[in-house]
Amino acid sequence: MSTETQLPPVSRQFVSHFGEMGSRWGINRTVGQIYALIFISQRPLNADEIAEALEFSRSNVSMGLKELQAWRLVRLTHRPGDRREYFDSPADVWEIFRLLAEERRRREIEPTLSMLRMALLETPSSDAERHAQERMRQMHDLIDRLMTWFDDVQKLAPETALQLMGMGSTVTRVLQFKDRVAGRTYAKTKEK
Amino acid sequence: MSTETQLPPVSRQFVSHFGEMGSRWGINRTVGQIYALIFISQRPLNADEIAEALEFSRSNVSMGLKELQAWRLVRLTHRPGDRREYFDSPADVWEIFRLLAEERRRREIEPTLSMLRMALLETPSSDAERHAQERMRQMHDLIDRLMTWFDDVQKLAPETALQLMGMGSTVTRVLQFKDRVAGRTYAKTKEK
DNA sequence: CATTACTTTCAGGAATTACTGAAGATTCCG
DNA sequence: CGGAATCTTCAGTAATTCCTGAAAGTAATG
Repeated sequence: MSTETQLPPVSRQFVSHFGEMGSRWGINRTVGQIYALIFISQRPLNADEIAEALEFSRSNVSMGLKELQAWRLVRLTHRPGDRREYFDSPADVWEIFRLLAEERRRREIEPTLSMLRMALLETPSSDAERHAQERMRQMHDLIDRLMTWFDDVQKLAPETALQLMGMGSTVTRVLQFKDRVAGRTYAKTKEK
Repeated sequence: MSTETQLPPVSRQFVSHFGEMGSRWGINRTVGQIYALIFISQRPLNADEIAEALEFSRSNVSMGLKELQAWRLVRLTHRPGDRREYFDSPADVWEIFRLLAEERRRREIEPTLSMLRMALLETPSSDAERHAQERMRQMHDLIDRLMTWFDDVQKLAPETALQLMGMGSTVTRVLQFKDRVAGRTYAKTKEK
């Protein structure tokens, strides 16, 4: 108690920004703030420290940590001779990004893809239905491609991936050149 | 009235799936469903048709459409001799993806980046603060790189971009090879 | 310029989601 | 075993978000 505002203003702002952002994603404000706090902390934190720093109830923090663990964004550690549970965040930001992407994929992308695949198996019984299926197929194919690509990148060592990103512009330029030379054979490309 | 369930089961499922998904993103259930309906529709729809198909109040549809327009996911059109407003979705799914990404970027990424930049300008007054800033810098740099890369890809013609994706595995293999040859010169790479 | 055919706004109620304190587990320790 | 330290669950309430019907706004038409 009486440890007051030990959070410096810059950190405070970071934390509350992530609270706001959290709510735009599926995550709620509290969870966002807890994560942000752990992310910038120098050392693992326990639930009481978090509850005090953010002025949430202990039980709220407990629930938040449970959710963050489900997202695998936070790791549970222990200190010798201390029974309490401490939490920290992976050090490598690229790793964090990967985890986040992977988890979103598992929870959102995969279910969507399988719903689409189901829908595509049905035999259309009207023109409207046929068209709807065609749209779903387009969506399915795009998502599927993005995912395959992302899988590839995800497997890379962090620096390699960032390097690939860095190449973006280079590779891009080459392809644009090719395009220009090829005289832009646009046309619907209604891929088979 | 009395046009009942004109929505075939497959479409119905698609629509309600997007309702669920919508809520995991910032968007709400109704808006998600309205979008899904427009996306699979063969022709532009007007607000009454949407309200009837989804059984929402007319005013709810109006608000939903306003939001979708703000996201630029839906386009307003008119039919000759009909005063009502009709809405449809861009035909090209890659284009839709781009719009979505661009909008999220404007609303979420940019504010985050500028918050981080602000925070990084402050002079740290403690060790904890110094560490927090270092973490923020890492986050800033990652986001910034991802965005620069995405900008590049975004500028490409749809087929070119998908082609680049397709290359993912190829480019990847080359880089992995290079890595192996170079004997993995890891080391922090504390970029300047 | 009054009417009709639309669209939008908005106050308030309905539904959902978030948060809390108290009670219940669990684990360790003497 | 009894109690202290810690974590989790959960029922109820607080806060937020969503949705509606009624009213108001807008614009074309006769």
